[in-house]
Amino acid sequence: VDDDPNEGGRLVGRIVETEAYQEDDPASHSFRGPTERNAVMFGPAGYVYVYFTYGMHQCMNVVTGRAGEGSAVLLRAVEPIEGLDAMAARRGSADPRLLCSGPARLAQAFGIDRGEDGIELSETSGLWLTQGLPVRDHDVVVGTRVGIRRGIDRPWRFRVRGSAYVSPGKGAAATRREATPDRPRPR
DNA sequence: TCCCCGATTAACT
DNA sequence: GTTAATCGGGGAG
Repeated sequence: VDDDPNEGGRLVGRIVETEAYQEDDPASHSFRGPTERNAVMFGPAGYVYVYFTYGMHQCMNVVTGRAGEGSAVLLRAVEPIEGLDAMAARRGSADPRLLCSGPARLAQAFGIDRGEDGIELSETSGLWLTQGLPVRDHDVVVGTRVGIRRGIDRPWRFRVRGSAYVSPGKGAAATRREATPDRPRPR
């Protein structure tokens, strides 16, 4: 990363919320076929698709399908594990819950922008995934996606039950509430 | 070329 | 709960 307040140190986070997008999906950037922007989505799995939106935000996806397929997983929230100071410097906030709890937030915290679009996930590239703490199926909360206007019915949003680091979109409060089932549900 | 709007966030009331 | 910020993508003409 060019601008590196961590001076070469590692940034580590645990993915706690994702959304899936595929070609046959009106909400997906790949829905209308390949373009210059979404080209990476149509490449092989294991690469990073970064897009720019709302005139100011970057969001990071992991390409998942075969070459030519146009599918990816949006990283919506991460629990910061290592390099919190560097993340805070980029984010302009010290609250750990505000560092990576949202797709644009985590991209900013990790210093990821369109410059990282198309890189491969590997230790060589400096950006990679490893297996982390196991999450039981029971602790994966499945819901509908947020922030989109089409294809809203598809239950393709996945988050870790009870995590305090999920994004503030619809259902975030509910996810946190799942951690404390004692409290009665407000109506 | 024009024009609308978005896989969002933060700062408001 | 509402809305400004801010600009590139891509469909329409």
